[in-house]
Amino acid sequence: MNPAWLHIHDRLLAAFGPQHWWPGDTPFEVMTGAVLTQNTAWGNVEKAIARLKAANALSGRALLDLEPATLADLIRPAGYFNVKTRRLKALCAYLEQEGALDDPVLLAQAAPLPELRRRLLAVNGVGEETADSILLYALDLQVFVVDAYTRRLFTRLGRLRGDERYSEIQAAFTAHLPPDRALYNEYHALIVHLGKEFCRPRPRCGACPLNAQCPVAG
DNA sequence: ACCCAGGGTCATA
DNA sequence: TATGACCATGGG
Repeated sequence: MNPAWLHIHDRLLAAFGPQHWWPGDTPFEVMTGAVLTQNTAWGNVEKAIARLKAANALSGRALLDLEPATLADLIRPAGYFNVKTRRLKALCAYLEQEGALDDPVLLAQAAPLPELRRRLLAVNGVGEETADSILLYALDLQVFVVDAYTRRLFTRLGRLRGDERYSEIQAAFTAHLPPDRALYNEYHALIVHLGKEFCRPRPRCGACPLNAQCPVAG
């Protein structure tokens, strides 16, 4: 356990406050958002989700029943709409296979966590970040989520080289932090919040709360 | 007119 | 294992 990794969380929490993630009303909305936000600005995802809600299509059954072209049109603002149509339907088909289509939280009982993660990764369009986001934010399971902001920030802070695999970065966090689902939830959300504002590919370290400990800022 | 976003798949070497 | 092409809308 390296206290520095927890201290960074504390700094972010002090600066930004609790994030109350995931921004979504139901586990199914969280899962849908996890797919729609792949390499896509969250604002565009919100538009797509609003359209799904307006069409009363934000449920596993409804989404499975939609024609691909209809679904693609509904999620158009989120980009990659043909790809994401296939991915959303694949995820719903998997939920149905596990008997969790009408109540997605039942997925948590389908298998132990490591096996459940493997099954999610076997679904077309579900990679490591998407799987872990579903596990943590839709199913409340203890999994640390790694994304591009996480890698970029901790590389700039000098805590990563930058060329580590996803699994290596995830292992570093779980090794350096106490095992706490609420902490994992808050930490990832805070990293994304910071990342959107300051830790872009082209650094915007104006009023970044981590400037004191970030070499990039100086 | 650029750059970028809370990735993932597939073909190829 | 590790690159590269591809997917597409919308805000800054």
